[in-house]
Amino acid sequence: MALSNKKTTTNRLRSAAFKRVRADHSAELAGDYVEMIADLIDERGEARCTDLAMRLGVANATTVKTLKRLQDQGLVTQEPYRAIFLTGDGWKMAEDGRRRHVIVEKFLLALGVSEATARIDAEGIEHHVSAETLKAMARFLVRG
Amino acid sequence: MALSNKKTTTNRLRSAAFKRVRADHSAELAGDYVEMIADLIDERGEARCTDLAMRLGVANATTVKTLKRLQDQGLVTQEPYRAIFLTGDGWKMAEDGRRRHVIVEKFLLALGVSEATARIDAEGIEHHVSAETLKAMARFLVRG
DNA sequence: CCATAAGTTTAGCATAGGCTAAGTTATATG
DNA sequence: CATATAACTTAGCCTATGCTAAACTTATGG
Repeated sequence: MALSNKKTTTNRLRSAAFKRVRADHSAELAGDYVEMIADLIDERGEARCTDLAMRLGVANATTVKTLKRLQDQGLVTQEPYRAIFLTGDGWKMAEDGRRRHVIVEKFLLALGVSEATARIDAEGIEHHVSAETLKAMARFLVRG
Repeated sequence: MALSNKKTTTNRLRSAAFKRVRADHSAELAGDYVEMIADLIDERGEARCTDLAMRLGVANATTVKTLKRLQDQGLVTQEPYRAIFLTGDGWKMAEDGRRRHVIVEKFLLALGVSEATARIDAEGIEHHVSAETLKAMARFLVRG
């Protein structure tokens, strides 16, 4: 009984990490989209599906479907055949994503990683970095 | 024309990072499974679906379905109602995963992150760290 | 003002990775 | 050794995320 309880507890703790990873993954796409939409709006005043598709490297129809989900989640607004806009929540998420992205990428560069690798790895890593780790990275950047 | 070409090139480079992330994700689950199967075999001599399900925090039937895919990919072997074994490729992937995992987790600890956070974040990060970044992390561990 | 190009949407398909419920096999125990 | 429990499998469902092909809308340039 004692052993069984201990086992259960251990597995619960262990599985928590995987649950977090799965949760991160479903949030990840939304984050990438809003971040990119924010970039496009800043760069050229508006965001269109085609640009998103090109930058993400997916088919046009895929972005359309995803945008519908983001709309349901209250992150973007869109009229048929019109540009895409971010809601307040969308902007908040985009800003947050950019902040993390910048810190992670700079951190990798400071660690001695090449620019190309830092860019690619940051994209994958940024969504799995907790607030605590992000803070540690920022600290490292300041202290060197 | 010049502008259009430049734009296309920029987007191609940008989209490469996202393509990598998507590819990483599909490899990730396989990596987690074989790593965990290897752990179970080392710890208790055999790996069973139930243990995998508990540790991963998913339903039993989910692991069964995933194992079928892993079998198709030549990573594991399994007879009905029997324990799970790793193929040569499976062991190789598991060893590789453990190596990465250990480095990333130790690195986070060295960075000043708490044990609990290091464990959780390492699980998410390890699959998105390129060979170059991994090497940089290992260097950091040695040099301090 | 109309033809065409470019962009957007819809429809339909596939795969991965979750779930529950119900059925089957192995094993441990009285 | 019979049966209860635990482990495993099957079936069927769902959502997310990708794709192609075809239809539709908007914008533009003669």
